[in-house]
Amino acid sequence: MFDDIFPLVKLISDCIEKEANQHLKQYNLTLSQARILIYLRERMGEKTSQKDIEDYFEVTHPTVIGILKRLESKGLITSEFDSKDKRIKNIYLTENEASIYKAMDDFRKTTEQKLLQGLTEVQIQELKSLLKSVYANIQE
Amino acid sequence: MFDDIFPLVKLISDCIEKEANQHLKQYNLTLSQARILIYLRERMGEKTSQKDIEDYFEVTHPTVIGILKRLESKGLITSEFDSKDKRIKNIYLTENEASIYKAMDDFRKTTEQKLLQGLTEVQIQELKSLLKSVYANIQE
DNA sequence: CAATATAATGTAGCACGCTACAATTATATT
DNA sequence: AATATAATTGTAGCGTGCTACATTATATTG
Repeated sequence: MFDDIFPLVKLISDCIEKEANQHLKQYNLTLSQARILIYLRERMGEKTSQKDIEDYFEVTHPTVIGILKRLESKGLITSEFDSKDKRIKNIYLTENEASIYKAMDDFRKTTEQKLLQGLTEVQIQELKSLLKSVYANIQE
Repeated sequence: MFDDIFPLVKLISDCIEKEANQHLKQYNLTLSQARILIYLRERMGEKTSQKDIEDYFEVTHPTVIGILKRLESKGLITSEFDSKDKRIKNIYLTENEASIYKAMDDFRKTTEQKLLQGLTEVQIQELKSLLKSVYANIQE
């Protein structure tokens, strides 16, 4: 299906996710959970609502609710409805041990390096640019 | 996570899958189901086992079992253990209305065109080649 | 030939993505 | 002010992917 692009892209996506999940198991996290934690940490100071997370990762709200529920049950985040607009639910990080983020960031860098092994800087930029074009095309 | 490559690749993969599933709903099929039907059709004449399907799509056996179970419950495939090696389960297409495959192929081509809109033939080949390199790198 | 290893399939249970429908609060419209 | 619309979150249910453990049939080895 989808000639060459889709199967390849899906293989790559699934494969990275699988490896990442195996690695993150030691932290009792999944890749989707870790990505949200990192996003929240990067936005420390700013308020972050569920809707912000949906928009950033471009996933539907039931997907986000599910992931946040698991993070909350592990005690890694808390949530509270906004005092000014009670529709909005803001999400807050609780634990903030830098060591975890450092370890995840190291893994991210290692994986990125592995993925791009053997490619020149020009090729890497070309790949990113072409992927962005493809993504823009999907969005209409 | 994963700098730029992974999030982009995941967005593209999920987005294509979502569009395809919306389109395939009229046939009461999902993309994963349709891909297996097309694979079986392309292999008509040859015997195809569950293991062949796992290897081709590079997914685990429980994943394949689940999809085949749904296809079988819709009456689109049948299965039978091999007479020579009773560990092996062979999968057979039942219905074979060419119109369905034609419609799916048309959709595939339309989508591929849309994805690659605005790219030159050289860029398309470059993209495929770079994706293959990335995929090879993951495989170690 | 018996014991052990390997190969293929099955089952249970979970995370993550989706759609479809519902509920609550805020904003617009009349 | 009353009503309609929009925005945000919630719930139910499903498909696809995974891991971990189990089962059965074939291959291998002592």
